[in-house]
Amino acid sequence: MLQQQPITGNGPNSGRGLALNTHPGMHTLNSVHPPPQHRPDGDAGLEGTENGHENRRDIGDILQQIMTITDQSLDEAQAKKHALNCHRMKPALFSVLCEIKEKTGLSMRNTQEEEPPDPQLVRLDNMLLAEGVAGPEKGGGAAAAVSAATSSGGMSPDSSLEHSDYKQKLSQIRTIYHTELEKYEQACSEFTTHVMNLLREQSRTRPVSPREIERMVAIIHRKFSSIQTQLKQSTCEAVMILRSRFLDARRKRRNFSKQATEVLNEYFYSHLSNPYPSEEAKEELAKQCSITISQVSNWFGNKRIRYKKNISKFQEEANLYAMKTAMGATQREGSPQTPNSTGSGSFSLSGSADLFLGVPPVNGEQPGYHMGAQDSRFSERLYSPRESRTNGTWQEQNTPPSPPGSEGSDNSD
DNA sequence: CTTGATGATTGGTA
DNA sequence: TACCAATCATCAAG
Repeated sequence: MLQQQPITGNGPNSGRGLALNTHPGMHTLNSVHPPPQHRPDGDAGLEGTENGHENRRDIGDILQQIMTITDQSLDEAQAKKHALNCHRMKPALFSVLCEIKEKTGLSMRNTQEEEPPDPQLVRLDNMLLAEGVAGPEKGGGAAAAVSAATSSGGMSPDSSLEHSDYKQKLSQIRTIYHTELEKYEQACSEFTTHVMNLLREQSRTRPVSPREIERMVAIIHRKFSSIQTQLKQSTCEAVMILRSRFLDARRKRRNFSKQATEVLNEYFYSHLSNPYPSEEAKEELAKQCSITISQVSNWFGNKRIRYKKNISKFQEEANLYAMKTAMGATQREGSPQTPNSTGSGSFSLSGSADLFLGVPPVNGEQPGYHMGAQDSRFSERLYSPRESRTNGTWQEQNTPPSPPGSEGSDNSD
């Protein structure tokens, strides 16, 4: 039998609603600023050039031009810039600068390359998938989660309301999760494109290697994925809270309907010598009572133990149901006989075998096969295969006292 | 509020 | 694994 799913984190009374609009980090999205950019103006990107060795006149000239570029007018500068770009030494110089850059500052960050995927993130992903939040299908996932949640104990019929409520809330969480995720992804790609464009543009005026761009993109992605982790975390939290509430609600006991109790009692008392419904019988009963099979099992478990504990207390009930069943039996048989017509104190339910207060057949005959007078809904095939085992224990300990008014039963207590 | 009824849960057993 | 026995938690009548 399945138990409740483990509820992690908040207890049922945590008092936290489904604060889905307040994911930590969601607001930070808009406040993510691009990392400090190199100034795009003329004198940017010249680091590492001051120590230019003047063993070559060309290089010296170029550097000189670069250094003085800001002193010039815009037109002049543009012209010079163009000239520089066209200079035959430009590509070589540029690549040298890139190399220097690569070997100095940036190489330090080089050490922290590709980390393995964050185990926490993996766990969150798995959980969201399992809960049907991150799954591909909108309805399917949620339904699966609900069925997983409900399979533990089954639900009373009136809990279908809670069920749909749960489904609705879960899909709400799902929707929010997906819109937020989309937002993040969009923002991430937008931001990445923006930065890449900037860097590409700057690469015309300063040494920006493709590797550097790559690294920058990786950094941005890391930042965004940490925000995403927060989103996933809070989504998980919301699902957990929802779940615990749902299960809590299920835990609240509701009495079965009168009709359901009647059906169960009918079966119980008409099989009193062996009140162990088979799987099939349980299924049938569950269907009739609109409860789950495990609820049927619970009911019979409780009933057996309580009956056994205090048989006399159930005497009246037993009589009642014996009468009822007998009535049904006689009517089905087409007999005009009424149950009372058998006379006071004499419920001679000849056709109803163990139906009557569990008095086992004295001749050791299998009581379960006296089906003639029983409700046709419980046909012979529904008898429990465990009969042989349970018969002994149940019969020996539970031969009930004779009903009031019933003469000389074979058991007295 | 008290109390008995009752559905569910849990730990143990065969 | 089904069942028992004890117990818990809630319902509902008084």
